[in-house]
Amino acid sequence: MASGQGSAAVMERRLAAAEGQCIRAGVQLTELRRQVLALVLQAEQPLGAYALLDRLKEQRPGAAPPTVYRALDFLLEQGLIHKVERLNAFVGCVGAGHDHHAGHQHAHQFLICGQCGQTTEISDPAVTRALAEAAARSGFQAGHAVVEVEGRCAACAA
Amino acid sequence: MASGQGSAAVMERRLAAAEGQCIRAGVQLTELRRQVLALVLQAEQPLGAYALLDRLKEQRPGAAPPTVYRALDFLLEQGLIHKVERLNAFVGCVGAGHDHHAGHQHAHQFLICGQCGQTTEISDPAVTRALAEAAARSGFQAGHAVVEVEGRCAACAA
DNA sequence: CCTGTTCGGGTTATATAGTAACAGAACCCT
DNA sequence: AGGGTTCTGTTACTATATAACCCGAACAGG
Repeated sequence: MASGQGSAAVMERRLAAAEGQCIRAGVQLTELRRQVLALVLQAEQPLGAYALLDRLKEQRPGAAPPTVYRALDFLLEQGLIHKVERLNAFVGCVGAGHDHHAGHQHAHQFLICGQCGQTTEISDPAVTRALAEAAARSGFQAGHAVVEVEGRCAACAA
Repeated sequence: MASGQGSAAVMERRLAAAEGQCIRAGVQLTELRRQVLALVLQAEQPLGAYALLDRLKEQRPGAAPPTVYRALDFLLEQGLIHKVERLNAFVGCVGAGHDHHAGHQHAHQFLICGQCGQTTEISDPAVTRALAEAAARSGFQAGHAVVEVEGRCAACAA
């Protein structure tokens, strides 16, 4: 078993899916963007921009903060990754590559384990609906919602 | 009508409530902490730590980043203010001073207007419940939840 | 009284996160 | 060739947050 969110083969599949999604959207998954996406995907936990930068430098010695931030901005726009606001860190979007939410941010929630750092993405319709209703009740036109629960994951609780 | 979340009289009442809450909790609302709390409460919008620091310096010329961060940490612990993660900024807790959630963080959600910056705190039981259930379904022991919806407030939508 | 301990705060320096602004390369289009 | 657009390199900078150390006030125990 390889590291992180999946084996090398799984990661290749996710990269290929991202590739396809970008082609359909008419945007370019360049070498740099692909490298950064790969770094995010192979991490076990959310990685900060500077952690990514350090790793990126191994492949691309001249890399600087704008290098990685520009790639991250692109990947966020395409919905290929998410930002965990609470951690100032980035994770791969679990559903990326599926057409039903390709190319744009979908409603999602994070469960962040304070002990091991594992961050799980879920997409719970009841939460999404409750939030939309609560916003509407305040006359608020809801856009993107950041929902991040801190606590203890099943493994650490045991 | 004075500025911000309420008139000077309203603010005095909120400061007095905070004072009482701290006494009951056996902690000290010192002059510094009271000054920082007052600055947060009198702002119309969430204020960043360095914006607060600038204002604090008018009363306390020697103030430095740790000065304001330490006060903010205290106020957060006491549940007197909240941090808006999305904005790296702080707002007064609307319910502070009421015993039912004094001295600890309570479940709440923010509605952040992308146009005018108005940030409204709500505490919707349906959202809280849906989130707790979704977490439990993943075997996750939920702690504090960050819930921040970006969109357009009623005033700006009109 | 003095002595250790705790707490709040001052001070300096540094770490971490994110952006502005401009230059050059590669590509496409006519 | 000329002129746009997109992507990346590069330098410098701004913004956000914390570490580490010191000092004085308040207080408890002997």
